[in-house]
This record gives sequence, structure tokens and C-alpha cells, in this order.
Amino acid sequence: MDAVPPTSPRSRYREQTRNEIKQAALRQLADSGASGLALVKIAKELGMSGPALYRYFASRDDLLGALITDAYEDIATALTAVDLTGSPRAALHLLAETYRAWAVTQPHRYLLIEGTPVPGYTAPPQTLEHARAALGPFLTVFATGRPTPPVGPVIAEMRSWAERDAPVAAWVAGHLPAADLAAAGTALAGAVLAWSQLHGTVSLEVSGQYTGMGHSAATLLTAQTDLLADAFGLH
Amino acid sequence: MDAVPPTSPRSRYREQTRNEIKQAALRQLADSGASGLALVKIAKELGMSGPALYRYFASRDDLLGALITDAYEDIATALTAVDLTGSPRAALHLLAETYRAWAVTQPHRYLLIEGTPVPGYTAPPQTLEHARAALGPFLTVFATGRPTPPVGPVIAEMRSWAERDAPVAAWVAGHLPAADLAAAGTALAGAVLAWSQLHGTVSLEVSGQYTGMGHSAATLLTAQTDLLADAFGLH
DNA sequence: CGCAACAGTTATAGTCTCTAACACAAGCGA
DNA sequence: TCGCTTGTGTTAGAGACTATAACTGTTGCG
Repeated sequence: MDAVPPTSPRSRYREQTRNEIKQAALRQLADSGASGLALVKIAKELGMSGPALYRYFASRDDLLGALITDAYEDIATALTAVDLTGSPRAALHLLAETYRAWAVTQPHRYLLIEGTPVPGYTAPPQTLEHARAALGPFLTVFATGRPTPPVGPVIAEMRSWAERDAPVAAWVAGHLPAADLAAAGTALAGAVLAWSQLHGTVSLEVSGQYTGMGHSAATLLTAQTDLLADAFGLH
Repeated sequence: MDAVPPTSPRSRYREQTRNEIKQAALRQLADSGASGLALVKIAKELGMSGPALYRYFASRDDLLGALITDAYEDIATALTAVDLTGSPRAALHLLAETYRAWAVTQPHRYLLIEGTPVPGYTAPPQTLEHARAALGPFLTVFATGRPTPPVGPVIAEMRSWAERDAPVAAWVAGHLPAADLAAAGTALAGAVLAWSQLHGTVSLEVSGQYTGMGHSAATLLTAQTDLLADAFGLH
């Protein structure tokens, strides 16, 4: 899950224990939710006693934060692994289905990412990085688009964002065939719109809010994706 | 917030105390999040001591449930109060902006509705009622639509849902000018798609995930709404 | 080989939910 | 008006959990 660190015999054991703790935490998360995650229960499951866990995670929130970071990284990896060589529209469908599949196969992890339950919480800088990694493929897909009028205002805003924020411009440029400010705006607009739509549909599905409606999440997502592809003139 | 119940002198006081508790709970929710909501702190704030609250709410979850129900009812009320007499497209924009405004002015309440953090949680039957009430206006707006091909599969699914589920069919019919099965499918598809899109954008905004992007939530929502209106041929 | 850093322990403070047992007050009928 | 039932509140306390403190044993590095 992490790149190999200075692998001294001790830090290796440490990393392994950290992973075991995370595994146990994910198991608890899966059947008790975030509120049911208790350090003391994890410790018992691992055969250690209570406070020992604090050697590995500074607090319960720290552990949760690590899980969130992992989940972000994981979904970003899944999305960047998607094969984009087909038509942009096909690629977009693939991305959407990958995102959804990741979420429905491990809903507890998706719920972990989904919102920020705690007001005081501030995402670690890594999160921004992973969010960008996850959004990257969408940029590539939309870069070739010829957008229709309704998305014009969004493109304008996104373009001005890229103009103001150099790192963002560089990030976007890295996913475009040619560094073009107009294309950057289009790509950003498409990516953010796609992300919002995906999040909406998937989050409602994962939260079980579609139950009793004929399990239409996949159909819904396909339709939405097509609409977006149409709006950006993806062929 | 509730209709006047059998207003005996005692049950009146009871209802008032329940409301005060809810108010205090909402206050705590606003600055500590759901995890920071503690019955004992609420009690202290109201000058009572701990366990007294259990006369009014069976448990912490019961209180949270009441808050969720209230929030659902509130947003449903806001949406049903929207003036739909203009063009369908204008009405849709109004609905979207009403939904968003409700969410951003009281994010803590929106976050309460948004997801189901606890796996074991089952929504009370009232919730379904309120969800339908909230979705009703969208049905009306989309009833007149002439949908484009991409939404076809969604319409087909929704139509078959209405055919299988008589209460749903009745509910939908109540928001249509004429009871027509094709129109019902279209209306349901539009409403569910709109709901998903709205939820996606608003939830990302409320969770602060758009920060640093030039505060584009309103523009984003407008564009999405227009795309959906186009897809359904709303004039 | 010795010691510093680390992994783990028990004890304990403090917070929180929720139950139990009890005290008091208010409203209702006779 | 009296008395009883019902409801409202109290304190005491069990049990779960987070987190810190103080301490013990172990490991591996210089």
C-alpha cells in the first residue's frame, strides 16, 4: 500500500503492525460503521491490550485519517488504471463504471471518503493530491470535447481558475495532449461535472436510497454519462 | 413544526421541552458535528441533569432520528412551496436553487440527511413519505418533457417500477396533469436524475470539496440543470 | 556489550450513554 | 377537597470507550 520506506528490521515490523491494525479497522468499519470503530476492540482482536495501539496511531481520528487517505489513494489508482485508448465516450463510461464498482464493492470505504462528518476536520494535503490523481483521467477524456452552450459558464470559471492557479494549470496540462488554455477550461469543466454527477448517483446508491426503486443505479449512471458526453460533444 | 396534538396542559409542556432539546441539539450539531452531539451536554445547556433527557427521547439515536425527520420535512416543505407556474425549465432552476439554498444555509442539517453513516440504521417510514413529498414538484416539472434518447432506458425502468408498484403510480399520478403511464415514466426519470445531480453537487459543496476552485457551485448547478432540461426537452 | 529507542503492560482519569431507584409535583376523578 | 396515578426530575452507578501516565521488558544499533 505504501512505497518501501527505509526498511530497517524494526520499522518493517512497525509497518506490518500498522497494516494489521488498518485491516482490523476496515473489518469493523464494514459491519459497524464509522461510529462503531473502537480502538479497544481492534486491540482485543489483535491480541494486544488497549493503549498499545497508541504506539501506532496517535488517536482514533488519526487511524480514521489513515484509512481515508488509503481509500483515496486506492480509488485514484483504480481510476488511473482505466484504459483510455478507446473513444472518449467509451472511456468516460469505463471511468464511471470503475468508480461505481469501487464504491459498491466496498461501501464502507466509500462512505468514509464521501463526506466530512466532523466540521473541524481539515483534509491532509495528501488528499488534494489524490483527488487530483483521481480526476486526472477525466481531464484527458474531456480534453477533446466540443462543449455545448449550457456548460459555457462553467468552462469560463474553470478557465479563470486555471489562469489564477499555476499548479492547477500545470496539473491540467499534464493530462492534455497540447497545453491549450481553452482545452484546459473544457477539460476541467467536464471533469468536475462528471465528478459531481458520479458522486451524486453513487453516493445515493451506496447509502441505500435507491432501494425499492428497481435497482436502477447502473442505468441511471449510464444515462447521466451519456448526457454529459453529449453536452461535451464526445464522439 | 408539528400539527397541534391533543393539547392537554402537560403534553403541551412536553412538546415544548422536546423542541428546546432539539434546538440545543441543532446548535451543538452546527459546531461539533454529529459525533459531537452529547445528551449530557445538551442537558447541561438546558439546566437539567443528564438522564432527564431520556424522558423525552429514548436514546441518542432517537433524538438524531427526530432531527433527521424534521430536516426531511423542512426541505420537503421548502420544495413544495416553490412556485411552478413559470416555464418548466425556470421551475426546475427554482427547485434546484431552493434545494441548494436550504443546504448551504444549514449544512449541518443537510449532512444529517445526506448519508446513512450507520449500517444498521433503517429509515422510519415517515422518511419515505417526506422523500416523496420532496420529489413531487420535480415530477410535475418533468411531466411535460419530451425526453431525448439517452434517458430512454431510465424511463423504461421507471415506467416498469410504476407498473409494479401501485402506491408509487398513485403518488406520481397525483403530480401529473393527466394520468398517463408514459408521462409517469418520464416524470419519474427526470425527478430521480435531477435528485441525483442535485445531491451530488450540493453534497460536494456542503462538504467543502469545492473549496479552492473559485466557488463555482452555483454555476455548476445551473449548467447541470440546463443540461437535464435539454435532455428532457423542457421549454 | 551496553544503552537508547521501542513495544508492550497495568492503572487511571475523564467522557459519554443508558438504567435503576427514588423524590416530588401536577392533574384527574370521586 | 382528597388521594392516586402519571409524569418529571433527581442522584447513583454500571459499562464502554478514548487517552495519558508510569513502568517493564526487549531489540538491535553503535
